[in-house]
Amino acid sequence: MDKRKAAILRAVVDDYVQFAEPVGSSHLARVGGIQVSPATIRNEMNLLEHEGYLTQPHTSAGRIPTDKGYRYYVDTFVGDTDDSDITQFKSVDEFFTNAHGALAAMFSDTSRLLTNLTNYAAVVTGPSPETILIRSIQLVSLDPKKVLLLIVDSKGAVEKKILELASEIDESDLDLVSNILTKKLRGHPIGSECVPESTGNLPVDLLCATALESLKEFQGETESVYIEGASKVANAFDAVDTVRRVLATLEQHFLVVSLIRDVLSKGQKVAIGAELGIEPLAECSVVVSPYIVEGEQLGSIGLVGPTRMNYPKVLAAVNLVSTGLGKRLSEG
Amino acid sequence: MDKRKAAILRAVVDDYVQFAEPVGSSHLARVGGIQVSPATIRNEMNLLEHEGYLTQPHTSAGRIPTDKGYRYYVDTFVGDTDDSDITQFKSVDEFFTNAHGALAAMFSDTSRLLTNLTNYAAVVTGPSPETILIRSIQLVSLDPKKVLLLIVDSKGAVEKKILELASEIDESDLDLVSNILTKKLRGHPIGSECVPESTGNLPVDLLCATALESLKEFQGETESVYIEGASKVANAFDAVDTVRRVLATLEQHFLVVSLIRDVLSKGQKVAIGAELGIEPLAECSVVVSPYIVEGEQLGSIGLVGPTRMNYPKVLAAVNLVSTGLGKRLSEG
DNA sequence: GTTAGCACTCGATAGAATGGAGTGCCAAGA
DNA sequence: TCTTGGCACTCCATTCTATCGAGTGCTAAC
Repeated sequence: MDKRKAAILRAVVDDYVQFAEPVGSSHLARVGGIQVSPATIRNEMNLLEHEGYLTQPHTSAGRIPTDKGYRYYVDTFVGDTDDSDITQFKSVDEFFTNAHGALAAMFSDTSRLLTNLTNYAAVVTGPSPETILIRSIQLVSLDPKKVLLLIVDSKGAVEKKILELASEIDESDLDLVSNILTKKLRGHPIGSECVPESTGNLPVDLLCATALESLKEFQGETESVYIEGASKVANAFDAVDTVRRVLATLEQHFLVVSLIRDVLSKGQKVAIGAELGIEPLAECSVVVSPYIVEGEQLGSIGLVGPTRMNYPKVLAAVNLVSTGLGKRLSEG
Repeated sequence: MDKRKAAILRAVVDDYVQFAEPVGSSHLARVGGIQVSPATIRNEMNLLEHEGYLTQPHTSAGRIPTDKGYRYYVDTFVGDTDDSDITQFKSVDEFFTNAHGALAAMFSDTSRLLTNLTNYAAVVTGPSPETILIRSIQLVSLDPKKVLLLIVDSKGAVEKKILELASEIDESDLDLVSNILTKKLRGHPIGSECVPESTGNLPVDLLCATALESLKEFQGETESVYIEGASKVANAFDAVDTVRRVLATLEQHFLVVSLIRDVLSKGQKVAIGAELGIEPLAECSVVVSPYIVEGEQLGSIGLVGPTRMNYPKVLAAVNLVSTGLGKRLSEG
């Protein structure tokens, strides 16, 4: 395998990965960064084909890589990962420094349960931030510059997050701040605004501010929606573009949430086709139900499937799961 | 809307929901439970169409329900949910009486992170049961016949489950049993077999047995796999049957797990197409990486996409996430 | 070793022919 | 008046054919 052949193989893989179309010799000469004529490329491609790296879907088509071709590509060219690839993943770090909520697990499991029962896509929306009240706030030292922020809420659930500090902080100050914050925020909803107050003690004020800042971020997290089983729509529709259209819409979580809210606010349990008012979901229906915790409607669950869905079965499942979830959360 | 027309509408909806084919008059006369001739059904269908409940995809096809037709069906016939529908959902109860693991949330969130980074399907396999050791077992009374079983494991994670008892149990016996079980099981893996021993005290022995029985069930739960973003394959392939084939395979979790294990055991990070050895995934590739917790390989993460995937990007993402997960879990 | 030229291949696309499921309507029967 | 068998009609789905063109392999010239 000489250098030019390798370059051609690489260009074919790159191009095919991007466009999913067989790659022709003249196309490659134009855009592939290979500085020889199409005829030369054809000769090389021919060799590459005989060596098993490329193949043709049919005689008069361009080439696509074989498994062997991909294998060579991976073994030879991957590892050159330039940093630009890495930096676009900066969110990863952030993700792993934040622990995730306890309620979240319940909701996503519930969503999964519902999708398994019905074979349609299931949605569970968490409580809106206003309905969850803070009971107490604790700061726990992990190491001198790392503090674990714990929020115990009125449902007894615990949300936690790791704070990175700019400077070291004294153990005793942690308790102080915990007390200040708890006093200040007890009984307030988790996402509420709060202005830090000066105590005249700089490190304490600083920590207070950091903690309050980070508390704000929970607002976004608690206004939550869990969609599972989206892939089930692939079974519900024959046309692949319908499948894609519906999947794309389901990914817009805010749309799904407001859809469910709309249906519920009309006092309905079922919305059908055009009733949804969302063009891409014209061939879908939605079945919803709120779940009630301690007499209060905390959130809702819903189900998205094709208009030709099995309504009796789905309604039964949605009702069952919403009562189940309500009861479970009431127990605390 | 007279009774017969309603019956016909209902039959059309039922049939169309099941078979997704326009429903013809003679078909309905044969199997729809309507005891009149096709001609009569045709007349009725014609009326239903003019009233907006049915429509024809084209002149010489059968009828399918309109949104209005589904609406009438739901408003009129649903609620007759017979019990047989409900009883098939008995798993729901079971689901809500069992709290779910703390690690589980981490794994499924991680899986979701990875699928969002790459736009392919992501897999995270949890630690095998043997590597998680029991540290202590606590029983807490919820009400006289309900006991909460808590297992604290060597990673500090807490698994819990609610036990329903046949008869009431004394508070003091709970502590006794907690101690017996902790002594017996401390240092053992969570899924290990254990024979109850007689203490001569009947209620205690009974509780012991119940608890041990329920401990066994954690084995299945901890041998866990979290697959997110399966729906992304709809974007990766044009052919709808390829999409369905791949989705169906991804649903067989044990297959996916053993696939990932195979690749790792060969010391590879990438498996391509036929290398996977799974016919329905012949057009897929897999990128895997173990994650290391305290020097020990606890589990693995993987990514399933089309062979024509963006390998450099995916490899970077998988590496990043696996180190992130390992670090995060090491912190405990 | 590289390149232009050229005949050739074969899938993709469009258009025409065929078959059949299902309809609407009518007239006869209950 | 309601129901039913008969029948002409419609129009999609399927099959077949013809055409087009992207891309190839080969050859001969550079």
